[in-house]
Amino acid sequence: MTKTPDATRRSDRSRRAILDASLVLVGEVGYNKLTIEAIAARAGVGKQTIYRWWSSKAEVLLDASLALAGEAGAEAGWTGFPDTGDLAADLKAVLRATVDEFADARYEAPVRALTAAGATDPELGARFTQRLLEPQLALYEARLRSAREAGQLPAGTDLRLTVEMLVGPLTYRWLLRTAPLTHGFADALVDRVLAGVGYVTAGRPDSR
Amino acid sequence: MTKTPDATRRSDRSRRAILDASLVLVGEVGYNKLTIEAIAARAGVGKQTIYRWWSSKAEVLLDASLALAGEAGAEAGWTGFPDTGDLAADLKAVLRATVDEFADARYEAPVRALTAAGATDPELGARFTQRLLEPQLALYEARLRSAREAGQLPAGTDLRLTVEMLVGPLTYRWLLRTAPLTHGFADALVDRVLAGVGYVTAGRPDSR
Amino acid sequence: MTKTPDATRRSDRSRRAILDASLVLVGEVGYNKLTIEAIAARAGVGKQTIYRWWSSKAEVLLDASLALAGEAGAEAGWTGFPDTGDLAADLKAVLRATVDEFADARYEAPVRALTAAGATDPELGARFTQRLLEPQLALYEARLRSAREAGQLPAGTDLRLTVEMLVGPLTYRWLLRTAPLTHGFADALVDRVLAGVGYVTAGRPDSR
Amino acid sequence: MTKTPDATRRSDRSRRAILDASLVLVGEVGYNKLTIEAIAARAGVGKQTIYRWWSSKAEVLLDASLALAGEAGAEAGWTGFPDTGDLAADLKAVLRATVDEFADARYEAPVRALTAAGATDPELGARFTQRLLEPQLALYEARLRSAREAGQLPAGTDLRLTVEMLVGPLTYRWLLRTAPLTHGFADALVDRVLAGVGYVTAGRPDSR
DNA sequence: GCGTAAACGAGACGGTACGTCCGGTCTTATT
DNA sequence: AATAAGACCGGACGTACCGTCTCGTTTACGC
Repeated sequence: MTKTPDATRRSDRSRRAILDASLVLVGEVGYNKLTIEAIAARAGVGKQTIYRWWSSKAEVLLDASLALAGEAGAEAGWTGFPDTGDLAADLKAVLRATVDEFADARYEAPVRALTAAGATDPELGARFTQRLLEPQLALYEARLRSAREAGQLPAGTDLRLTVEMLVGPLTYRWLLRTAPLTHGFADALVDRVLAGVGYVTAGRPDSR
Repeated sequence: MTKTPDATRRSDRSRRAILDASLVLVGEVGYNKLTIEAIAARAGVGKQTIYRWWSSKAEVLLDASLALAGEAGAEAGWTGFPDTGDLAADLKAVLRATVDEFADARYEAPVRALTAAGATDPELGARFTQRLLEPQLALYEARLRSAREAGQLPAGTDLRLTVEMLVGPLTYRWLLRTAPLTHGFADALVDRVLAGVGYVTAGRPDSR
Repeated sequence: MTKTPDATRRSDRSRRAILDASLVLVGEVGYNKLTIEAIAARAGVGKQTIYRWWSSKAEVLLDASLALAGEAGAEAGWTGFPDTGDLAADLKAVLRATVDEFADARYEAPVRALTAAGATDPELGARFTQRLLEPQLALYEARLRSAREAGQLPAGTDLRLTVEMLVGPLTYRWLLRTAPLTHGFADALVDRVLAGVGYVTAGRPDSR
Repeated sequence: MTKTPDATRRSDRSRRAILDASLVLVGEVGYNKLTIEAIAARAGVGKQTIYRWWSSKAEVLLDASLALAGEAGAEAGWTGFPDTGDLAADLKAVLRATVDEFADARYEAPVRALTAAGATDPELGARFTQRLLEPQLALYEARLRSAREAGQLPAGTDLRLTVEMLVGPLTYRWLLRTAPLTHGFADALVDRVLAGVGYVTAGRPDSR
């Protein structure tokens, strides 16, 4: 029987300090050289306090990233996926923002680290996907569904496939650094994907 | 001054033993628990023999994967990217083969490990991309170029973008395990991408 | 200012449970592996309740041993050092009893632990000596004084030295395990010590 | 199967550094606060190098004390137990020297620590007794045997008992600090013990 | 007999050291 | 000169306890 700690007694001060320290450190030294000892030292916390609530540095970083994403969304006044009626424009806006986010060192290090660690550790990967990735993919899917219901996409469009055609190449370039990530790349990608999927602009047939 | 060892005196027996051991072990215990000590012990080799010729376990695994890819290509009678004239069919064949490869445990472990490690370590990532990834992407690009020259693709088609639209979503699903990798997924992907890019079947206009 | 707890409100139930638990545990795992946490757990007591009343596990054990010695004396109907008029017989009886006590596992573990801890920690040693040891030595000394006053020992006999000549070798064997502790050893020791000190049997000159 | 290290490859430099550091540290902070980590740090050595060759800090200290005893004996020009023919004088000389040794801080700390640790840990105690203590007791016993053969002690004298009557009270006072250790104490002890054992001065009857 | 302050059980916390594992370097003897 | 073997220094691992510090919950006095 593993004794489970009492979450109601948890020190929020320590929790925040740990998450903050892990984000700072992963940026400073990188994921591979990130150690629990260093996090504990930087956070002014005993190691056991980390081990009590997380099972590995990856889990710490996952929570830290979630908190970061939450804060970031809030401070950016993020109110959900844009829906101006112009699907192409909306997707481009979001993908451009994603490109920018990927270029922001604050997000870069932890998210890249988690993606890599999740690729290697299936269990962690599942948690990463479920908690950080899927919620975002769901937003794309919802926007596409709305477009499909508005008749801008063929009724039979595979929404999931479409989402991954948008997100996949972007992530691929970012993760593997095969080529520079630019707004132009995002725009071109959206155009090609929508063309491939049979996108029809707002009520009028595609006259392009 | 770092003394560079004399490569002509290198023990090929040890080299092979190390590469083999690293592949076996990465399959058995995973990349994170793979240690140089264990590789040396399994290969019946001194640790220094590994450090003399490689700088990290990732480099060992990269060489091992290259050797593996070479052997595999040879034994499969791989003679280059297929070019039957039917671009869609050729791409589907290759992507289906890639799906199968990703499902093969022998390749799975080392390639996944290298991809993850490369994502985290830019220098390693560059070597990984250059030596293992780019050569494959170049084959795709060549096949697309041949189609473009045959008039099956518009003259202005961005070949690189097209390649990444094919490979990106596939890799994305594999790496992040967001959904099962199937032949059907490969086929649908090829269809959408070619549609988006303005593919015209063998000289005749697209009558779809 | 260290706030001193109110002894009148002390829970006797907890106090006994702690002392009992410490004796049980020191017998089970030995002094070195005895921990305050384990005592608290075994006693069903908060750690703070131990720290409130004692400053270290040694102090707990010292109190526990004192309580044990008190109970043991009471239940053995111990009414003080025997004085039959025959000094040699009285000393042999007491030393034999001490040999038996040293062989009793109940006393063995805590007393040995305290002796060792006291040897290493002067402050604890002083308390141990004063509270547990000296009272016993005083009994020996009193008995010898009574013999000296009865003319059985020369007037100038150094009582303290004599006591330590009796108790020293016994403790030495017990503590260092250089040889087995037997009743015969106790008897021979008493005979040699009394001979060395010029013991005269009951008023008559020594006719040995 | 515990892999046993190859003693022929052992670094003597590290070995000495560890023993020296342990002696210095036990003097500085005492046995209870002596840690393997501190020894390693002070000796400029990896912890593993200590664990490779010793199983505990007590074992390190035992080896250190043996080395110290060896050096000390050598530098003091110690050529064995004195045998001037006058047993009482010889014993007094040795016991006085022991009193001085017990007062010397260099020996005090490690030997006291080992005695205490050995009292608590039977296995360690056996090694301590066998390697450090017994050899010294054997010297006493040999000197007494020589006296017995010279007719200065009764034929039936229990040599072992006699040795422990000499060493026991001395050790008792030192370890438990019941009274100050002085040369006078040593002299008186020798006198009483020899009297009790029937010592006869060199050919002449005891006319004291 | 009721309110309140202290002792209490529980256990989270910042720390220290444990004993182990492995990284990367160095040494020795072998091939 | 490269190798198998493995000792070495260093440092992070995850665990066990330390002694302190809240938390509610009894408990027993003083009003």
